[in-house]
Amino acid sequence: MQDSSTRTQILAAADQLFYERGFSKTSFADVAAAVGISRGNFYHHFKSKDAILQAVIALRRENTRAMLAEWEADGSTPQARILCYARIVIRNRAKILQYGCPVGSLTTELAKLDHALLDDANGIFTLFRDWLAEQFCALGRRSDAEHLALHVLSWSQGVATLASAFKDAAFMEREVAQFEDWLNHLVSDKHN
Amino acid sequence: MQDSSTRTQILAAADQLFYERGFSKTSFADVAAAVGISRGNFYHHFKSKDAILQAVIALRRENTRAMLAEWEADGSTPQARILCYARIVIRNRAKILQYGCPVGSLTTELAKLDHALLDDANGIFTLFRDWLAEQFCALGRRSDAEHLALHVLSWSQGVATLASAFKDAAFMEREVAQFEDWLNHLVSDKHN
DNA sequence: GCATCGATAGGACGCTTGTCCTATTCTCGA
DNA sequence: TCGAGAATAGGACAAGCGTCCTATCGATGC
Repeated sequence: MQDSSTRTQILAAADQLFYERGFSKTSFADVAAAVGISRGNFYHHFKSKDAILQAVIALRRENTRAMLAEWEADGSTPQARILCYARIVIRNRAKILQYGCPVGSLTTELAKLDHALLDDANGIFTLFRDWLAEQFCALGRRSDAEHLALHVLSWSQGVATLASAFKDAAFMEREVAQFEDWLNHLVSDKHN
Repeated sequence: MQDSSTRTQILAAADQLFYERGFSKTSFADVAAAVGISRGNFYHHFKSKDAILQAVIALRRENTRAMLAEWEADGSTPQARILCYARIVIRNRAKILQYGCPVGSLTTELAKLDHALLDDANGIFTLFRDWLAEQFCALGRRSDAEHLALHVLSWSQGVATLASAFKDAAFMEREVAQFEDWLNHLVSDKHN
C-alpha cells in the first residue's frame, strides 16, 4: 500500500515532468496520462498537487543523499569527491542542455510562486552545500569551507543556466575543465 | 496610438509581473488589474499573450542596450565597464534575492515550455555577451574574449540563483568582491 | 461464500484561463 | 457639427485546471 507500484510510477512520472515542463505547467492529467491511470485513481494516492510536489522533493532528497554516499565511497580524496560533483554537469549534459538544473529551476520557480515548499526544495541544495563544505574542511579549508561550497554550487547553477539558454555543450566542457584547474590550485595553495 | 500611455502602462506592468511571478503564472486578468483596465481593452492593444511577451522582451532588450551604452560612457576602462556589469548584482540586490535574475529565470522558463520566443529572450543574453566580449577584447584577450564573456554571464547567473534560493545577501557581496579580484588578476596577467 | 476495504475508473463541480465579440464612450480632423 | 475610428468596458465562449464524489473492480481474511 505504501510502496505500491502505482504510487512509485506516479512519483517517477511527476519527477520527470516537473523537471521537463516545470511544476505549475504540469497538470494532474499530464501525470495521469504518463502513468496510464485515471485522474480519480490519482487522488487515492495523493490528496493534492502540493502533496505530489512534497513527495517528489522528498524522493529527490533521498536520491541526492544516495548519490553523495556513492561519491563518498568512490572518491579516494576530498578533491576527487568534489570533482564528482562538478562532473554531474557532464554526466547529465543532455538533460541540462534542454531543461537546466532540476534543483535550480525548481527553487527559482517556487521562489516566484512564494510556495510553502520552497524550503523543502532548498533542502536539496543544503545537502550538496553541507557535503561540499565537509570536503573543503577535509582539504584544510575549515574557515571558509561553507563559502567555498556555496561558490561551487553557484558555479554549477551558472553553467546549467547558460548551457541551457545557449544550448552550448562546448561551454560546459570548458567550464568543467576550468573548474578542475581552479580546484588544483586551491589544493596546492596550502596557505588560505 | 502606438505609444499610447495605456500600452506603455500595460508593458510596464507585464514586465514587472513576468519577472515577479513568471510568465505562465501571470494572467491577462493580473496585468489588467495592475493597470486598472478591462480585459476587453487589453485585446485592443495586444492580440495575444505571446504578443505581450514579445513586446516585453523587446522592451527589455531596448533597456539593456541603453544600460550598456551608459556603462560605455561611465566606465573609463574596459575593466571598469566589466565591473559595472558585476555590480548590477548588488544594485538589484533586493529584487534578485526575491525573484532571481529576470533574464535567466525567463529563459529557463521558456526553455521548459519549448516556447517560440526563447530565442528572442536569449537575445538579451547575447547583448550582454557581445558587449562583455568587446570589453575583454579591449583588454587584449582577443582570442578568448567570448569564452570569458560567457564565463562572466555564467557567474552572474549562479550568484542570482543561489542568492535567491538561500536569501543570502552576504553571499552576493562576497562573490562580487571575489569577482573584482579575479578581474584584477586577469588584467595584471598580461600573458594569456 | 461472503464481507471488507483498498485500488481503479470516470464523471461532475466550480473556477480560471486565453480568446473573441459587441456595445458604448471618447477624440479629433473635415 | 458631425462622423470615423480609436479606446474602453463587459460579457460570452470553450477549454483546462484542481478537486471531489460515487460506483465498480479485486484481493484478502473469516
